[in-house]
Amino acid sequence: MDNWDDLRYFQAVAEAGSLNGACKKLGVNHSTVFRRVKGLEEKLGVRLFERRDARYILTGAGEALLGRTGQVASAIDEVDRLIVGGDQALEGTIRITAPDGFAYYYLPPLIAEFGALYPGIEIQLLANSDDLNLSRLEADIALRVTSNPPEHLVGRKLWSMPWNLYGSPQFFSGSIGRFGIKQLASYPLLGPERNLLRLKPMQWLEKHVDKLNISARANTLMGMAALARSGIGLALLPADVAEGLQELGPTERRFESGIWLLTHPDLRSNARVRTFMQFLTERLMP
Amino acid sequence: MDNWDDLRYFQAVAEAGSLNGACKKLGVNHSTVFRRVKGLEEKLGVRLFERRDARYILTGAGEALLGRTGQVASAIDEVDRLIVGGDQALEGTIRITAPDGFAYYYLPPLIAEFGALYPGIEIQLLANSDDLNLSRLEADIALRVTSNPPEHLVGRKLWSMPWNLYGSPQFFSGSIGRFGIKQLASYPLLGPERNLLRLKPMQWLEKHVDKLNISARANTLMGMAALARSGIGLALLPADVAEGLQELGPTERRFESGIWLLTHPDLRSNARVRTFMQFLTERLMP
DNA sequence: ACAGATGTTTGCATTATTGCAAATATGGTT
DNA sequence: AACCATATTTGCAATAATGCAAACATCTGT
Repeated sequence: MDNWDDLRYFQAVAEAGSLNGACKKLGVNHSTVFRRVKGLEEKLGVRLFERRDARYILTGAGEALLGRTGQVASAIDEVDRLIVGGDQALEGTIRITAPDGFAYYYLPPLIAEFGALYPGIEIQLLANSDDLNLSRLEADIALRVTSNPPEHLVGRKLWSMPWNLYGSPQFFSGSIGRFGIKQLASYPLLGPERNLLRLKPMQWLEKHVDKLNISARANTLMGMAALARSGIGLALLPADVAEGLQELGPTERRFESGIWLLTHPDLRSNARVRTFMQFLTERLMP
Repeated sequence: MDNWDDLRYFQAVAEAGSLNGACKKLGVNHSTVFRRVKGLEEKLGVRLFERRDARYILTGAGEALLGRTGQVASAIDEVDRLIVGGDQALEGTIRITAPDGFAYYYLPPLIAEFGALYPGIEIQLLANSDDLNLSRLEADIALRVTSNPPEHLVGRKLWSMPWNLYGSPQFFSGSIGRFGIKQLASYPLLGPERNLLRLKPMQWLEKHVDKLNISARANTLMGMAALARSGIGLALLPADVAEGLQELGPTERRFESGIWLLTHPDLRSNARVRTFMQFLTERLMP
């Protein structure tokens, strides 16, 4: 897309249903809209509108495109709202990103509760599988599992998440004692892949365990948990993704990750964000 | 925002960290980028960059803006991907929208499971409280609770969701028999508000129950469920939001809502969407 | 100190976009 | 039929955006 503004014209026409309506809404001339839309269709090589009965009617491709431009438009609305000022109204959108485990097990009931308290606020829950995309905050609030949060974000540590070895209940139905490295080596294990290798507990695992014992690998913690649930082997996991799994006693070395609730410095003055962060802190702090 | 394309320039500079890098990436002239960014800052009335050490460094406001433009950019990436063609790769984003109850209780485990199967696909879960924003599909897939789905969408009915009267377990710990309208009238009730009034079961409730019996109201089903959980009264709810509540026997008139899994006709050829819809259908069909 | 890279600013020529007007077509309404 | 609203298309003038060049400032690294 070489010119984002074309989409603005497209959307105006799609919503107005006619060139005339669109050009009034946009405050520009008749022919400008015509030429823009025509140009966009040529650039994309797709017909976006059916010209029937002196009306602009979306084609199928147009419908699909409108869905996406709707996303663009609402993102830009948020830009406007952000810029205008403090944004003190308790209405609008909050985007929160969290690792899979939190996104799927811990947060939903809290979001539901918050939604009942503040019906005007729409929460978007973005589940992160890679867990490490810290360069840019594409959400307003981030729940992160890390030992050292990035400096340009502000927030607080809520608690620590312990890591343990987990397996399916069927997998290990006998006497469960204390596990050392040697005992560990006698069971099939699940290993990390790709970006999971960056996590310290995983590095420890790679270092101390014979690779021949690894029976399967996954590139997300949820994936490893799923493998473990299916009974393939034992997995070293943080407690939040271990739903439905049985803990098999602590390893000699005990791992913990810090749970941080983070946001941009500038969003601390935003009423929605402040309210929601406070709410989450109250509910999640031990 | 009078020109969406300004954000493209802003983002290029922010990512490149310098004018020079940005102008190369954009394929335009030095001064053009300079004038655009300057113009944007003037239009917004906010400094977006600190010019220090011959580098463009984001200010706080710039950081916040970058978060939002990141959303815009990824939405536009999806536009590009959509246009290119069939979009047969099992990588990218799927946006699914569902009523609160489904979004918070039913879908998360399924999404987690799907995510383990297809790590390249990122699922965005958009919870809808209003339930009736059907005019445009701002998601790729919609799980809707309705008796008559809109004609321009395609999909299938998965099953029926029964409505019942619910209360907190503490609220009613005695002999629970069959409820008729007369018995109903002797208990405090929770009522609908605003757009909830459009739902048929709610209209029935409003019609047959004395308004003086309504002890509280909410404008979302999750809100009503939350009120009920707190013991304020009985609520007429679909089963999916009644987590933690006790069913108090069917009403004389039994209500059911159809659960539909819907998408745009054009997205049926999209491999991601097709795969995910098939997965959901298999898991959710009775 | 020096070279090299980048940012800032300006003037001007070139190009692209837009506004305007006009002519034509289409379809619906009265 | 007459009228109205809208779309389509074109030519031209006005305006805006861009490319180019140049000059100067600032910082980096050697």
